[in-house]
Amino acid sequence: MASRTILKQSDIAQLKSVCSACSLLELCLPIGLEPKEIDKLDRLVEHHRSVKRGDFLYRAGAPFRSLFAVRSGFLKSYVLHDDGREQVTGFHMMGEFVGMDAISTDVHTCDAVALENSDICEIPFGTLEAFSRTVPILQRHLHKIMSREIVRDHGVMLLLGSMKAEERLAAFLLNLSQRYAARGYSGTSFHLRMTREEIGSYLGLKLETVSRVFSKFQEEGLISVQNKYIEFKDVAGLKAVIGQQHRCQRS
Amino acid sequence: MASRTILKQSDIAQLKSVCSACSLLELCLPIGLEPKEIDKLDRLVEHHRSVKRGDFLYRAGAPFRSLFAVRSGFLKSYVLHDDGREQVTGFHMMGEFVGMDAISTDVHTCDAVALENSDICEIPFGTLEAFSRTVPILQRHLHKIMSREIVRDHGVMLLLGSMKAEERLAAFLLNLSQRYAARGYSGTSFHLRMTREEIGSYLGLKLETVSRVFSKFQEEGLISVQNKYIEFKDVAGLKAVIGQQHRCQRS
DNA sequence: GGGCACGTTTGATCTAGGTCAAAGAACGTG
DNA sequence: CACGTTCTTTGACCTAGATCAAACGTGCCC
Repeated sequence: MASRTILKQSDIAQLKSVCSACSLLELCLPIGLEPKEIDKLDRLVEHHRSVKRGDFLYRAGAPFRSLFAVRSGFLKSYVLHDDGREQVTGFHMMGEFVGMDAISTDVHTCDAVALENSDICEIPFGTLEAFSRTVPILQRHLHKIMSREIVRDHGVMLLLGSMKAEERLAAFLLNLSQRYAARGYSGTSFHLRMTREEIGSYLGLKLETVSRVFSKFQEEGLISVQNKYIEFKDVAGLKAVIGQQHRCQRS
Repeated sequence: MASRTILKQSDIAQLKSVCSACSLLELCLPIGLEPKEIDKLDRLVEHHRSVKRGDFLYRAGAPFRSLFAVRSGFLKSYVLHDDGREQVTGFHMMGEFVGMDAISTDVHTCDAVALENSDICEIPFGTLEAFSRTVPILQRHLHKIMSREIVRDHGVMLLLGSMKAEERLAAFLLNLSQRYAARGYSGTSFHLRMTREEIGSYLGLKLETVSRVFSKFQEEGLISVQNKYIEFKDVAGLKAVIGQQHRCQRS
């Protein structure tokens, strides 16, 4: 099904300009590879999928073939319980990987849906594994990426398990801010791609609560929100929200 | 592509005696490897650590060298926030791996402490990676183990983000039960190794709430608990607890 | 084996956040 | 551009679970 042709150098140059931004190198592998290796690596990317807002990248239950790297756009993924409850497990932006949950059973365990039109690189996992066998640095990088997902999830568990509503939202906003900043976008003002309800699902809160906390932060001069557009007015203040809620450890 | 030879029962018996206690084979790699490969694999295990109740297997901030496989015993791991809040991120029993969070940054991000005297296999990660480069099936298995951790964490996020106290505890107990059963122990009666407070931390509840829900389940004839010893009286009933709390999706 | 620290249970309150409701605001679509 | 739909805000109220408090068990250590 994959039409994987071996490319010549000239092709590669062209390819890079075509799917430039979609190179794994740029995306998530800023590591010292030899040109030859990068060449091979580039060929890992099988498809360049374009996913429209609202479309699924994959659905729970679908067979696993590939990992996906977000080239541009914004996605969410969520698991749903039998009774229809939906728990957003992550929001994914440029340079991030999705689909790693599916390696475990060769079946996707969550739905991934685009919150805005997105470009996605599909990376057949078998190929990635094979290649990472010959390029140790890639292997290590793959492991780091999976490990990072585990660390991230632990952070969310901390958030869900022991933070108050205001702390959760502050932590969430700061995390988004930091991720945008790391990608060269403004970390102090951007458009939220998700609804209040989706934020709530991610944070274990109801949408009304999310809305109220937004309003409170705005009153306090920490941020300014109008609809999906948010501006950070007092990052230090936001950071201070986290942790100041639990005053009472036994003395 | 993996050279998967199916082992004969006799081989397996022999292998088990050779690399008895701490063999990765027994622990977590019940997969078709050639004897030669298993031999090499066994040498992966560097130390055989014995950790006493209350001892740390590792602490947050410690440099990462190895993954750990639990040979026997019971551990918890937890992250702690600046202000001292502790969030238990997992309980680990025989055959499970810990330490994968540290791959990401080469530093452990959580504390792992033994809840009872435990035997642990230390597996130097560099060696494991090197070996998995030459044994595709091991490589795949490692990836599956990491992916399984991600899936598990997503499950906890669902639990923390959208379940009520009773559902959380029921889900927790059923999970423990299933894990004991999968290891050949009774899934219907066992000793809880952790305190109510640790259960609470894991489930995002206070210890009093955990205790109250235990009592409620006992009154309802679902379980019988005395102290740390628990017996399951009505597994179907316990399962039914999960999901029956959210009756009201918009009709 | 006695004492003490720790873990557990249960009760009485309190409150953060959920629920219900309603009105506006933005947005995408024909 | 008008309309319906979806998203957001805000208010009033309520409840699940937190908090505070006290008593009791248990098991560990000297």
